Amino acid sequence: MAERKKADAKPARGAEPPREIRDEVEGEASGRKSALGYTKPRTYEELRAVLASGTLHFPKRLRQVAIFLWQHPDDVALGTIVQVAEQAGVQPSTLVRFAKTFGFAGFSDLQGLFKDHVKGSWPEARGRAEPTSRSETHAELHFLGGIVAAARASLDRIGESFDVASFEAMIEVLAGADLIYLVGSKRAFPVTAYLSLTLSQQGVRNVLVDNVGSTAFDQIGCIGRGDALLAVSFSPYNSITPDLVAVAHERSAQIVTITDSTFSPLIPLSTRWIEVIESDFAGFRSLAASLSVGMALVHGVVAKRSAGRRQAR
Amino acid sequence: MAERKKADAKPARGAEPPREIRDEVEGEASGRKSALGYTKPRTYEELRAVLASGTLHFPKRLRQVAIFLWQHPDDVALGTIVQVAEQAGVQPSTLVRFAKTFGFAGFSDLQGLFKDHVKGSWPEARGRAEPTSRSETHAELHFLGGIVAAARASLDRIGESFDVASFEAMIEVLAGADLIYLVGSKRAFPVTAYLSLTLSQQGVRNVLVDNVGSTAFDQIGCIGRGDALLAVSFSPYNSITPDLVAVAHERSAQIVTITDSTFSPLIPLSTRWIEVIESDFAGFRSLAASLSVGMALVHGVVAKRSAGRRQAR
DNA sequence: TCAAAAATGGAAATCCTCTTCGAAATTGAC
DNA sequence: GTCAATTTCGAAGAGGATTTCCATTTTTGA
Repeated sequence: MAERKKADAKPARGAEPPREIRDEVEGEASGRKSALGYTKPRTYEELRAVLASGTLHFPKRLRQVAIFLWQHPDDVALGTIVQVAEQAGVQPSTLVRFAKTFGFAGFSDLQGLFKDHVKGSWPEARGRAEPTSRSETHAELHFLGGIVAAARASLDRIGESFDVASFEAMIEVLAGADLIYLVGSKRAFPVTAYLSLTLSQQGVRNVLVDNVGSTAFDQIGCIGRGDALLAVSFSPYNSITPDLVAVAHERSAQIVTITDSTFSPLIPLSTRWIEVIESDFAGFRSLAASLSVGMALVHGVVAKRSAGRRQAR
Repeated sequence: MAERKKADAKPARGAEPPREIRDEVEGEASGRKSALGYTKPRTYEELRAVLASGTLHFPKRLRQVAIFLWQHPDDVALGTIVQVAEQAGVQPSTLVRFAKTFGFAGFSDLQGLFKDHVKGSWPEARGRAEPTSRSETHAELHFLGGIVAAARASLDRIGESFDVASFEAMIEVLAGADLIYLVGSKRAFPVTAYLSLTLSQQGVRNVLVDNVGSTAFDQIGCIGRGDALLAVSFSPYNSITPDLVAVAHERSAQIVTITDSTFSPLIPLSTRWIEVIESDFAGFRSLAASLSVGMALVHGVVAKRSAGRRQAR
């Protein structure tokens, strides 16, 4: 863990920020050509605020980094650059590039913020958590314990930070829609599948865009102005979901999104969105939080619709 | 932060424990001449217990170290050896000596314990999860709280009663199968869909019997003696799942089942089965427990298969 | 479709950290 | 007070970790 003292970031080629970000910054702080140094976040919270602003358009790998930093601050604080790079699925050099983008001297400099943050917010944690009590005996039981813990952690996170306003606005949009389309690929598909089933059982007409027969775009092509689309999407956002949502957006449908970071490409297209972060264990990711929030959405839609019908009489 | 792999602590002169401690240990574990390695703590808690025992008489500098480790675990986890040494008021080499005293390969090895501890107990540290506190205000939030509580209850129940033997037998069956078929209708479908995805991502060939095009029976009709079928089924058992499983049974495939009661019609047909009970809230049922158990199964199968392959070489 | 610009991957170079080891200082027994 | 055993110090070497650089790939804009 190098704690380099020198901060004489030479304007080397590799140190230049990606274009979108440079434009962004120069646009805001008009005329500061070499200016990213000025915007270097001084605390973890500042960094988080910058990342969350959502106005930054990162290229693929840098976005991957941003998402990982957002979701695993403790791993960033405690790991080496190699470990962090592996977990984030990028090259070590990408992390350095990312750090320089924000005016840090290098990864170590950036990591300092995370260390300070962990140090500052840690003392409460002592002597808690016995998740692996009887699990020691069998390795597979240990894994089961980990998976369950991840699910629990995901559920806990809902309680900690939940955007009630967005959530209720999403219900509003879906309840007001003529027909509800559901889109979710890969990991998100089980979620949309369950929501679709539940909606149908509750008498709410809906279309699950499952891409059977590769007809997803044709299905979405029928979406109209009065319809709404519920998209569920997790990083990496490399499935067809963004493309499908883009089509719906063009056709002026209302779009509401459940996603796991503010960097989701769906957010700019969405009328309302809500962030749901799922924990994972050994790379196996929970769906517990997304399912819960999704079910609550469905319930809200059903409740609102039947309330509306009652009033209409 | 060097994560050294070699643990071949040669009995170099500097590595010998100070006299008081050696006496202490030899007194307790009578006769273990080279024994400090045996007492190497495996977790932070273990180390803390040893330090707390109070029976150890350290020389001045080493005592200084012990006190610092006790009082500033977070600084130990996050700092370099030089930083820790400075803060503790000792030489870096003293920290290494201290670590070796307890059988660690060096400071990095010791520090690993502190890192794990911080990592493990950190996420909980911020704002203690109060999911249903302000929920009273909004009806929909109350519902979300209920759904989350149901998911939690489902997860809790796994810990309470879990048939380990059946679970491991199921892994055995699936790992030994030529091809794995997955069957689950309605509510169970999201579970099988996610398991199918995960299996594929882990390189385990599988067939998700999704009944697209109403071809489920034709698909199952191809199952053979060397194959296995994982069925997921919840009450009421009125879907096509029992019929599909019956076909597989006739064709002498091995059948393992995740179900929610001993009355499931699948149980007589199954080689092994496991009970997973999902809680519900206002009729909206959780899938958290089934997904967790399913994922653990997948992981077990992957682990067992790769272990088998390793042995085969 | 092509050219230019940007972003990425990967290996070499550099720098720092951790560890080792001998010398100096301290302790305690006789 | 002296000697031997133990502990501490601090410099130097070995080994990683971080950073830099450039060839290659990807994206952007005309």
